[in-house]
Amino acid sequence: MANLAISEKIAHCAPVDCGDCPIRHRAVCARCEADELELLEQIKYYRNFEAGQTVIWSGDQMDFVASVVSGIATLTQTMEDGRTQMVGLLLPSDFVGRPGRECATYDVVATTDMVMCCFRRKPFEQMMIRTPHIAQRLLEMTLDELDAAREWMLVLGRKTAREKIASLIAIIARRDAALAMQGMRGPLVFDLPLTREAMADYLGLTLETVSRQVSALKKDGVISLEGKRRVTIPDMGRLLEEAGDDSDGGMLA
Amino acid sequence: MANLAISEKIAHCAPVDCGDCPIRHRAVCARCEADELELLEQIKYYRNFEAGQTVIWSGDQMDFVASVVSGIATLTQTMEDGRTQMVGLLLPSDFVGRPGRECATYDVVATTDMVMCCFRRKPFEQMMIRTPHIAQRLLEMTLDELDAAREWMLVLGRKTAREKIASLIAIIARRDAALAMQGMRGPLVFDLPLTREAMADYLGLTLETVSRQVSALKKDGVISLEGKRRVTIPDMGRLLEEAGDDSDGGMLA
DNA sequence: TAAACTCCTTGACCCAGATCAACCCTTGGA
DNA sequence: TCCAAGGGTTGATCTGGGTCAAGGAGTTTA
Repeated sequence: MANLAISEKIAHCAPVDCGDCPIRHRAVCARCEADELELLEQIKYYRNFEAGQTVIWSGDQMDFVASVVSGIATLTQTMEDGRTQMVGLLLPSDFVGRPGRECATYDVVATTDMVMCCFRRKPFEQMMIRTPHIAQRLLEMTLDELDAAREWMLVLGRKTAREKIASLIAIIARRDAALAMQGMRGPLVFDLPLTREAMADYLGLTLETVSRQVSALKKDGVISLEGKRRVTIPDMGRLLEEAGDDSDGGMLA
Repeated sequence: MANLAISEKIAHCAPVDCGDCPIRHRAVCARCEADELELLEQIKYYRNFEAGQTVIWSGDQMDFVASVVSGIATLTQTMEDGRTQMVGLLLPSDFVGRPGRECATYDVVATTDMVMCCFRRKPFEQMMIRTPHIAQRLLEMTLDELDAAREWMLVLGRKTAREKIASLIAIIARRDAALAMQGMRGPLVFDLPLTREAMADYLGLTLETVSRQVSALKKDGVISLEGKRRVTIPDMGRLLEEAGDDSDGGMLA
């Protein structure tokens, strides 16, 4: 019985074989050939984190880089006086850390239980030089993140509180839909992986404003809520309108 | 005489030899060896733009990528209703365009006269595959830009108008100082390359607020102005305090 | 079974920054 | 020499979202 529990735990920690990995085709290793994967397999190790746990403190020595295998984490910047701004959301397949950099620049906090696939930094950097497939994929992912960051600058700089909330919900919904690949039609249903406070940190708002605007969107029928976290979106087009990015009628990226 | 004028113009357009290029050691080509540079030289061409000219319209077909050789441009996103947010400032050595992407995602507008070193996209993409030095450098530059974008998210999301202005001036000053490598001591002097409106677009403010806060910083002796554009910073540490990023006492990145 | 948390909601009030509007200064045609 | 246009300043007023404060609802500790 104890053994079973332990083996379950290990199974949870370590997909063991990269071939079975749920993020195999989206993470930094996506482009790797079988032989390259084998090399990576030799230097990888898994780490588990619990919801609420801080994975990395800004300023800390970073002796590893990693991919998020499952769960969600946030990337946060803090000012001396305590003001904070979330600058990224880390989802399965996202990459953490920067090759060539010694110290972490942001706090990384797990918002759900999380599994990360880690590589010691030095060996990984060595491998990057020899394995262009890794660097290629990392460039692609970094360019995507840069686009996302710039998109978010528009949200932070120019959108109203209501538009901000709608934008955040739309982004989470879209990504969720892309992952689950659930049927294109019908209302989307998913759980918000963030507390109201985390949403506020992401949007540059206070948690009170977040709460009010979520209530308002619910009252206006743009979303509906089951409990505090479970969201249903009856009409994605409507939500996108509220977010201020009309254009495409709800395409799933 | 006419010939002279033309040759001057050409000289301005084209450093001709990459060895003489002012951005040789900072642009995408920074890591290239002599032979790689020769290949790049064969596919490069120069383009001039005047202050105010739009270099690229968002949504346009992009059949080239480029490095900024001299001058300054802005990267801007626009919403349907006309709200705009600047998402990047393009300075000498910065890279424009994304390998593998057909269409521009942002408007690029020259704010000063500008020279760009362009490469047709397809040949450049081919070269990237064969020349890891280019991809390596591009990855590095993209990671830097991502950091800058995230830094800016903090500015947009959490700083007050006064802090925003101070942050912008500090960034421009720092970069200017790094370029000019002028003596570390003594007050910094430089020209703001942006109109009040452009500053507002960058900071997510209105131009009136920008004007007021610039005046306030001047009145408080944080900066002094000669005309509308020429700025003197008597004490960089003080400026950084006003920007809300105390920490380092005015280090020039 | 309550006490102590954490997370969330709602109300009352206030203020930083937006909006609207008038005006200044410089530059460059005609 | 004037006038038109682009950039900048400044004042008066309004308002979205922040701040402060009270309380609800669910969940863990004891």
